[in-house]
Amino acid sequence: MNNASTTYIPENFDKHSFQQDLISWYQSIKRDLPWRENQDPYRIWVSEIMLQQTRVDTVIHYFNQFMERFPTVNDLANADEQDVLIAWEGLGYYSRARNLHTAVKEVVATYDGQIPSQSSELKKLKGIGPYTLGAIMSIAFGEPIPAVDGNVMRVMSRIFEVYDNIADQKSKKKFEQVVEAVISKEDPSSFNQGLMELGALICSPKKPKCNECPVSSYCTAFSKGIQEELPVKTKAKKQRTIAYFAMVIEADGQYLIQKRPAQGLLANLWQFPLVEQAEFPKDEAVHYIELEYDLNLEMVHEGKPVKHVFSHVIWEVYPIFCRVSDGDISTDHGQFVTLEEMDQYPLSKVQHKVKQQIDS
DNA sequence: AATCCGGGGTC
DNA sequence: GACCCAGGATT
Repeated sequence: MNNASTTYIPENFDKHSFQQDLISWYQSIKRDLPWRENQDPYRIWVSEIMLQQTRVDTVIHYFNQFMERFPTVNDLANADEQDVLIAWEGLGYYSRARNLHTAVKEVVATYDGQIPSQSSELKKLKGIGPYTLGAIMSIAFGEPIPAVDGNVMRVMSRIFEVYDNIADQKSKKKFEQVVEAVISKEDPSSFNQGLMELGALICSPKKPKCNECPVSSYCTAFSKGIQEELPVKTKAKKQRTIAYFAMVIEADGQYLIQKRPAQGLLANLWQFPLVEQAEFPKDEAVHYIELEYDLNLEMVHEGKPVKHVFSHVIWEVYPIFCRVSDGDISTDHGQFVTLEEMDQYPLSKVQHKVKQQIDS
């Protein structure tokens, strides 16, 4: 055998003791989280999607609200995407919501509303990748399938002194093989969640609390005092900056908003029209909108600049407040709605920052 | 293999 | 600022 398990795991590693120590620690400290009330695969699924790249404390409120709004697979499948996005508003990575919606409709259409308990079927669903597959299979269905996320890679890299770059896609497969070799067959749910809980609470990226760690006696990095050297991770590229004008166009208490394209950043969310500053200087932006949108405008005032940092790009948004000067609000580039009606449209965080300036 | 895709907490 | 978070899809 020449796989990851024989490469990384010491021959004298006591797998069963490790499992016991990890699981009993997890059982003793685990929090009462809403998605741990039962093993309903729908609730587990939704929680795991929300928890992608998102902290537990952030997710709790969204999860409870989402479950109240869409209690079952059928409720979600029958919902409008617009309403699903509103429930996701502010959580970020909105393709998660759109993919979940697509997948749930697929469950209704193909599996009679029953979430498949076979991993070969489950992994066909949109938005369910290797991690989420393992999480659902182990937590909801008790199957010993690895659920390797950032926490698990950090924990395992330290315990087994693995120097593979965790920013590298193929490293995840190695860690999945490692977990495969040591996962508990008796309680894979507690084992997987225990690894993640350990990464979140004890085995942190900086200054890990090794003195509180239930499995420090198994940890090669700890025994060598090199726990802060692991894992190896290359730095991400710096984001580029794009400057926009946000055109806040008012007509008799109504404001023009438009739906963003179905693909790309903030897909299908709504916005005050954006004009890239590189294309039109401030003086020309209003005139450009007048021509392009077939509206007659007068500029009222300028707002405060809004800076927003995304994963791969930075927006600097400069609000320009205008008024329709002749009362004619017919345009093909969006619709005029009141501030109250705007609650029925999903807006990104940036757009909310612009919106907040309207009353001030 | 590299890039795209949010927003917030922490140090 | 830099880092990272219960990652996945696309190219």
